[in-house]
Amino acid sequence: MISTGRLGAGRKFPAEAELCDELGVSRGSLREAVRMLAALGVVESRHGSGVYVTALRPEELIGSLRLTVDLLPLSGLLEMYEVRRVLEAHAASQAAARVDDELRTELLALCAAMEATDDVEEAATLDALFHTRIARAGGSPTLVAFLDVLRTRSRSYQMFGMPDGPTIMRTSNAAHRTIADAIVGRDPAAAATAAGAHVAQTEAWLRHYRPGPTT
Amino acid sequence: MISTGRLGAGRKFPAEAELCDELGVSRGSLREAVRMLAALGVVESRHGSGVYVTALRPEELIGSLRLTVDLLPLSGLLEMYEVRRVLEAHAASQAAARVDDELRTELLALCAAMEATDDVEEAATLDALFHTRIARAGGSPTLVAFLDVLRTRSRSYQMFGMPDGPTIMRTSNAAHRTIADAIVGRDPAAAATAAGAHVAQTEAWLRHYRPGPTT
DNA sequence: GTAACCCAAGTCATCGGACGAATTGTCTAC
DNA sequence: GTAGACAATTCGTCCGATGACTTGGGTTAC
Repeated sequence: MISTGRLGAGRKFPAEAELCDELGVSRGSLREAVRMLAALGVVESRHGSGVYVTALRPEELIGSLRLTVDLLPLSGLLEMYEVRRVLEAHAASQAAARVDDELRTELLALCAAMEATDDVEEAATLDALFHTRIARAGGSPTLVAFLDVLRTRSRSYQMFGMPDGPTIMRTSNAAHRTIADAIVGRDPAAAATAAGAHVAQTEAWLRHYRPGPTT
Repeated sequence: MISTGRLGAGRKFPAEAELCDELGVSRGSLREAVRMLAALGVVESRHGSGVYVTALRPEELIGSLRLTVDLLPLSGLLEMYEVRRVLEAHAASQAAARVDDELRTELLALCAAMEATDDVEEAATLDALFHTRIARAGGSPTLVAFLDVLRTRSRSYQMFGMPDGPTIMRTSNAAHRTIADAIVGRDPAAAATAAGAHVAQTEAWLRHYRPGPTT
């Protein structure tokens, strides 16, 4: 339909009416096209102002996958766990290679907090913080955004709140401790292995406890 | 707006008019919403028939990233190379671990063909085939689709056709040979290292030869 | 002179109706 | 029973009109 005006991250689009006769289509059709681009995060339309090309930053464009991933059936989500496992392992490995004292402190604090709480909600939040912190330390913003999308969807299953929740939480916390120790000790290989195993464990839980074609 | 009718991969949507008064919006607005979902690959609208929910297979949903990635500025593409490097390395490693004689034959044949040709176009095609074959052997369809999106964009730069094209091709072919040998010899670690290095090399070329903010 | 306020033009958001195009299922003719 | 024509359904596009929001400029008060 229309290219990105050849890479303009600023204002960019003429008014709707103007584009209409330039392209020879009605306003309705033009708006549908614009909304498609907006859904992909390429374009942003501000009421009363105009249509703008976004900054086209990868980490924001990946955000458009969020809705898609949320709609995925469980089988589809599990298929993506291969990718998640690899990327989480990479992030942990890189985080370990680049670790500094600030990261050490934060990760150990998060571990301690997770081990201390019994609250399901809080535990899930801390878990997300822990993994996000590692991703930020070890990966590009793009990687962080991508993993965040996958993690958010997984989190919606509330595994800590299931019958075996306490057991899962204990096992999970042990894995977190292993990962944190590897990063703190600047051991990339161990961090990658531990993170990969942790994700695989999560995948196994999901596969086991939600066997049916649930949302 | 509307959820996926709670996971129906088949027909699913009532007619436009029906949905309109059910949701209390005009047909135009409803259509815009549908087109947004269509852009994300969640929904497919067939003229004269109706609107259907897609199979929601991850590898197809990732296809919606294709347009987005094609519109990314070079800087954004380079940011994604971290992800690509990790995933290509993983695919190569897994391919090596699962290698069989059929894969061995195909990869070696592709390598030989790449070394034999001088045609820029053909070389690029063979290059794509080579990497896709490895991805298919080592990764899930989701991974294959994702890597394909990134690779297609990179390929649009036609690096083999540049002044230093012949040199690049020679270096590239040597890397391919190293990767193929590692896979044929069932050496996952070597395959991962070689594939990662190859991607890093490609990234370096891109960074070097297209320094400006080109599309 | 400065600042705050008001106002009008520009722009997107939504609505309602109408017509054309493609598909699908039925019904008739043979 | 089969093949072809037909009608109903549904999406695709267009047009015109109204409301809501943003923006920038001009005016007014101090």
